[in-house]
Amino acid sequence: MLHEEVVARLRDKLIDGVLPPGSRVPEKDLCAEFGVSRTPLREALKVMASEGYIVLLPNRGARVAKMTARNLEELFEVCGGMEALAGELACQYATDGEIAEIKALHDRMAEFYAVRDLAGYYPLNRAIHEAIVRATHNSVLMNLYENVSARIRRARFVVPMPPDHWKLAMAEHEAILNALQRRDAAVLSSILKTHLRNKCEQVERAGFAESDEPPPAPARAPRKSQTAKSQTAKALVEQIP
Amino acid sequence: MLHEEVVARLRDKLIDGVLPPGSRVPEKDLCAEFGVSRTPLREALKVMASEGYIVLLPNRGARVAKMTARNLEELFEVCGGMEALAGELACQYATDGEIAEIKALHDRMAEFYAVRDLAGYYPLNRAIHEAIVRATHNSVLMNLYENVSARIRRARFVVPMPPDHWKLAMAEHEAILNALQRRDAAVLSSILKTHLRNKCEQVERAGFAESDEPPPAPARAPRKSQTAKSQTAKALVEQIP
DNA sequence: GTCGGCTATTTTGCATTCAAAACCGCCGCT
DNA sequence: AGCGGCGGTTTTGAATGCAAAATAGCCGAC
Repeated sequence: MLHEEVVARLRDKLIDGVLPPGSRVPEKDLCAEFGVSRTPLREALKVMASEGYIVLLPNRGARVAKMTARNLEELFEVCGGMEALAGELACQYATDGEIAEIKALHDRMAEFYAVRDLAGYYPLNRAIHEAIVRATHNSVLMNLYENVSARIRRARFVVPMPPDHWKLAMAEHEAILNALQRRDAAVLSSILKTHLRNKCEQVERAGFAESDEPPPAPARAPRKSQTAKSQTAKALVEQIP
Repeated sequence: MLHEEVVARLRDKLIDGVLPPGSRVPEKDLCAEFGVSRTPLREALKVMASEGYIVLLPNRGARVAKMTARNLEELFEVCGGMEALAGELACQYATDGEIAEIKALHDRMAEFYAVRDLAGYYPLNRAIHEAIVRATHNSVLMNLYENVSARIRRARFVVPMPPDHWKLAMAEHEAILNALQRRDAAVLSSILKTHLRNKCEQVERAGFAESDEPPPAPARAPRKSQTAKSQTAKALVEQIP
């Protein structure tokens, strides 16, 4: 299944910021780069569009969905809701082994925190959240979570992580682990939601890195044409010249 | 955008059960029916697959995703989580006008309940839930909710709606409206989650209508081949002969 | 010098074509 | 009779081709 491969590679390019938000997605070039014909590439584009990574402009090709502050906020809201749900379900359905695994991840993360190794900390942080979602044994939730969290990751905000924020995040993680071990669904759910909200606020305060796009040519008059499927599309591309 | 049209029509065919779960999706026939070539049709299939409606079997075409009891349960769990989140957000962000609209829908629904008109009741029930989600002003949530709720609808369970269940559902709706009007996020969220859980239980008790598929040839030995992207795929097609 | 319109080129959307894999029916074999 | 192998047909996956739309370059008018 060639288009799957292309989706994966394209998604990585988006998340890594190789294709910056708002930029064109030139199918010819990508065909050359991936060594496939336009057919599977275009199939991949359709899928990515339905997942919200890119926006299709009729007869004008695809563009990387632009991440507005509002959009990021929406993603965080949804992600928080999903993690809260995941927490509840994990308390009910996680096996003891899965909880032990999460504790192991947590302990390793705590060690990185102890020496303030952010590069080591982050992947484990992410792994913990993913492990909690997996522990729900709900594959629908897993798939949706993967999509939403990847879209958030795509924003690649450069979070400075000031010491007090980091300390708070770590404390929240302690509480998360604790609630999970006690299988206290209400508490876990609530902490996870708070944890995400804090992360979101922190990102918003820092201002997320939407800066790597070509300097926006002084905005022209917006056009009216909008055939795109949802009212979202307009916001996500925001008036390409 | 031709493939969008095909996606919409195909989705309707799935939700209406014209293409029963587990059945093949014959691309040639559908091309003829929709009057398009295979290219846009196949693009649509890829999108539908990524949204979980169908499953792609390498070199063996597409099949309508089979709805197992477990899968339906997962969908209900996620849907419940989303509605709970929607309730919270709606309490924060809904305009008074939107709440008034929802009250209007509710009152109309109550009238149908009063005369026990199920056919009139259902669409309004759905409209209310959708209106609550819209009132979050969160387009990410709206899109995901639409996907999940459509996948649930596809199960087309024939719920008999015994009087006491219906009465309970109606009472819950009263509470929903009340909490929303008071903008009591915690209560609204909790009621919505309960409401969904009740609906799920009710469906499970009734046994959902997965009966319209061809009589399952007495299960053969399961095959090993699994190239599909997620472990979900296996469960969703369940050993096609 | 700048703006507007016209043509050439590129890019897109979809249809068609081609190769390979799966399916089907038949035959020979045990 | 039942089973396994074999050739023809169908179906799938991907590449190519073609028409229409958009873009870019160019020229002339103001």
